[in-house]
Amino acid sequence: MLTVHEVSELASVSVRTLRYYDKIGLLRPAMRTDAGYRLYGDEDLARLQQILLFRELEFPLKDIRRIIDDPAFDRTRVLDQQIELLELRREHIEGLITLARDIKEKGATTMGFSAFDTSKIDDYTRRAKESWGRTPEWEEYEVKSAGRTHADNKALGDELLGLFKPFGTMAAEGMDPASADAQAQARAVQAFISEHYYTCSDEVFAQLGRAYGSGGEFTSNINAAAGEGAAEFAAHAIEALLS
Amino acid sequence: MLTVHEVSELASVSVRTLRYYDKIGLLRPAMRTDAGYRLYGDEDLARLQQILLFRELEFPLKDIRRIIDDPAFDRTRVLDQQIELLELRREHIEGLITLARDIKEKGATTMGFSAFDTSKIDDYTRRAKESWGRTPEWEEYEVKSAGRTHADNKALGDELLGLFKPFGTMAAEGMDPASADAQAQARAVQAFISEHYYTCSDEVFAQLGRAYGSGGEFTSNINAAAGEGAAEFAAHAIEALLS
DNA sequence: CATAAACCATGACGTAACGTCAGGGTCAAG
DNA sequence: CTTGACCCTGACGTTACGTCATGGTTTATG
Repeated sequence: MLTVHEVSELASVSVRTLRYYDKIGLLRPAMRTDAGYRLYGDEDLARLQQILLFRELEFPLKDIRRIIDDPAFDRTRVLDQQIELLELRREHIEGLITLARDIKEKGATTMGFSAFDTSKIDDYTRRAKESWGRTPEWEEYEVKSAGRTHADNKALGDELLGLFKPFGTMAAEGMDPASADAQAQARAVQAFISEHYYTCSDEVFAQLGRAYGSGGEFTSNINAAAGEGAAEFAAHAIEALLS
Repeated sequence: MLTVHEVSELASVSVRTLRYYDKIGLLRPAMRTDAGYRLYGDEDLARLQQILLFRELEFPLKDIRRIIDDPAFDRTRVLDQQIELLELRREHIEGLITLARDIKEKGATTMGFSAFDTSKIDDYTRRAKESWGRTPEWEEYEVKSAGRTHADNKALGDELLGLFKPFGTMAAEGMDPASADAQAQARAVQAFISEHYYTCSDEVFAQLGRAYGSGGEFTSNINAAAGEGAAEFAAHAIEALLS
């Protein structure tokens, strides 16, 4: 069990970065002390290694999370593609070195911009991401959201958030999350997601429910729109519904 | 003469990036058409090449500007150090590749974090920047600003901006930038800079004056604090003073 | 010659991945 | 029991652009 500072030194990342990764749910420490100090275990370090490899390849943190949290995450295959990408990057650097040498000897040349072209790397990156993103839910989401505008998406999101308001009032009134009303509302949410986003099976919904109550982005968004405690209440209702 | 789009395609940078580089004064196109369209010449392309090389090395744009606008800019020496840095980067990537291979074969290892250590690169980068920044003005600035707090610097900046207010009123009243009052005020600014920042020779001051009137950051900051037209008026006054 | 398609401009707002205080607990050592 | 080295959570700042919104310009085409 290592503290933030220790991990920071070991892995050459800033303490702020570790706190940030915790906040966005990319790397949560295995446990906390009574005082709230973060303590990282071996698993966390392994995960951090994966994260840093992706970061070197300039993957956005959101994508990194999606990839390594994917249930279909295949470590060896991902590593193979990471190696491939690293090799492409090495070639890119080598191109830049020869360019710099050329400029030094022959002066700047108008034709010497091809070394800055990253389309090969970008292509491979895109294909790799696609190959990792091909889960059925993702496919479906792509299809359903294909024809939507920015405004459509916002309206849909607002509508979904609206479905949480009853949870907010129920929470304020101290109702039971296992009550029929709460259960019905939970089913409504599940149906809405299935209709507009992707087929929301009980299993997927259960996982989603846990995310609602976990104190992350979901929690704060929902509570901002539907009142304090709405997200946690919803999480409990969903748990009760599916167990 | 190439348009933004053409340069964008040639050099694999976005049009937005070119507009941004123009705005911050990093890469201003050689000319504009009557309609205001940017037109880039050969010099601009050579400069862009330099910029992109630095960008690959993750230099902040401000530093890039400082380096290539430095009167003591030595192209060959800079290229040598860029090549050195690129080679360090290649080694770094190679370290990551062997790490990824190791993980693939033997699983994640706690000791496998040294590949993420960039201190060698950082050290070399720091030394290179120092070697480029060692102009007399810079040294002096370092010394004079050594003991200042954040608040001190803000106060000083405000005071300097205050010296531009007379220019603002003069501009509003349609006065002549070559008048004695304007000249005196310009000398006051020069003296203030010499005292609190760095010895502001006539030559340096002339260059600074041009920057005031060039429509960049200087211009907008001054005009915001001292009234519309103050910066341009100051630029003319300085020009008149020194010619 | 008009009109659509493709390009250009500025301005304003948004974003990612942190850096950097500010304000305040914790804990081992002397 | 205090001091210095850590830790915490906000909250605001920064860099290097992406992304509209809104509107002028140029050129290929019917």
